[in-house]
Amino acid sequence: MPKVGMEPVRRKALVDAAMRVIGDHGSLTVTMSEIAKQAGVSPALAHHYFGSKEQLLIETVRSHLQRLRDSVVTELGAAKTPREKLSAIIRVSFQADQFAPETIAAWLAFYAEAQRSEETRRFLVIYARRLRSNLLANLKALCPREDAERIAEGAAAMIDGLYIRQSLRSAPISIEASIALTEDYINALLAPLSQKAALQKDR
Amino acid sequence: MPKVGMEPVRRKALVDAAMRVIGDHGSLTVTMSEIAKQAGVSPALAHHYFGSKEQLLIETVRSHLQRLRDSVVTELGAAKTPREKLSAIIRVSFQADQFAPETIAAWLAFYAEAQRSEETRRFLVIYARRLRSNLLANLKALCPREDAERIAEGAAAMIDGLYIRQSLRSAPISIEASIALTEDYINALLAPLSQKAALQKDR
DNA sequence: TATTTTTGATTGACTGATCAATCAACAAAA
DNA sequence: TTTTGTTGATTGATCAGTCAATCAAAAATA
Repeated sequence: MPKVGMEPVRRKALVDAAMRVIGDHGSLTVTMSEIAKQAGVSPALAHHYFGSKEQLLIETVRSHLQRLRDSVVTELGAAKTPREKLSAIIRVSFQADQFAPETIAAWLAFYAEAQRSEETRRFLVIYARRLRSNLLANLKALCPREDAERIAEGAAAMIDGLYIRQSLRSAPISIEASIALTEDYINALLAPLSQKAALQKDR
Repeated sequence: MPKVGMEPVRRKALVDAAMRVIGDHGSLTVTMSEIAKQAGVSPALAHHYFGSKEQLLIETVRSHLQRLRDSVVTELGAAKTPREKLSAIIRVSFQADQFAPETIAAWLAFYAEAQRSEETRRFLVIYARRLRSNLLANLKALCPREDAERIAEGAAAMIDGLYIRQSLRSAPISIEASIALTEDYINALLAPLSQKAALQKDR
């Protein structure tokens, strides 16, 4: 029942299918056939709309990061103080759907792919920068710039590290525990600084 | 010039070659031909000694983790106090050869592979557990068990996270900065605990 | 010591399977 | 009749894995 205006529908179906298949498979060595089958179309159609497998995968990363970004924007809007915004960023990073094993597996596969695909790498770099700069902007409201930079770097690393450790599925850490570990890190590094600031004021 | 007793020599050459090729390529989708060529033998010989590509890759992970383990044992032996031992563990994790882009790329590829290969996953789980338990053992000498567990988890995540962020090669962090971030984390989380312990003693 | 036999090392050539990509053809809507 | 959506069939390339054959050292035998 071919109708007109199917292109956006098919593109979305294929990108979503790719995400699912990659997540299940835990790797980018999935076939166009598998993806197309999951999307309910023929492999030829996938090529028709995306031109190549590589391009489909790139669009898949892009869409995934876009969704993540939307979540962050929403949550940041709801948060009032800088400290609340920091918590919002952390919360989104460990959102249930983000932290699901298949999502983590896909995430990891994309990181590996970034070693070869310049375009995939570019998207991940943008994500990494955004995470860092979101953290940094709010930390700067709470402590001196240099400290903020250090803490942002550390927090970003901790978030990514909790992901990669999760991917092994030995001793899985709960969402709450992951959030707690990251919050602890920020609190522990901010504590002595605000103490110092208070002393400074007292003088 | 075929001589007897070549087996161990060839096995080592192939495993080393695999590590190099994977690192350069940034992915496990390397051909047996490439690996064999790098090792200076025919592809058929690689199959002769390892039976399959999968097995060669598994041996490669194994050998890599073995080397890392040896470094840790050596450094731990040289360190005296628990705090020094913690620093030794961190130092080894960011050793120059471990932190080289190709090594990190290979590392990442193995993590991705672990999603599919149960045996690869097993090795990485062993590594993760070892890192955690090395940290934990020494932290327990410095703070209560529950705190030690939290801190060990966080430090391990931070180390792995610094690796994965390094893999993107945007804003690379130096070895020293990586060590400093991890040390800072441990210091910041231990500080309030030893303070509390001191107060406890005073009472 | 001279010879034959066995054994381990090694490869070139081949096979079979997989898969991305192409294309010609058809169906329905405009 | 043109345009858009769709697919089955096919192609060409890539690769893991196999195999039979070769070669030289070592061991056994004469």
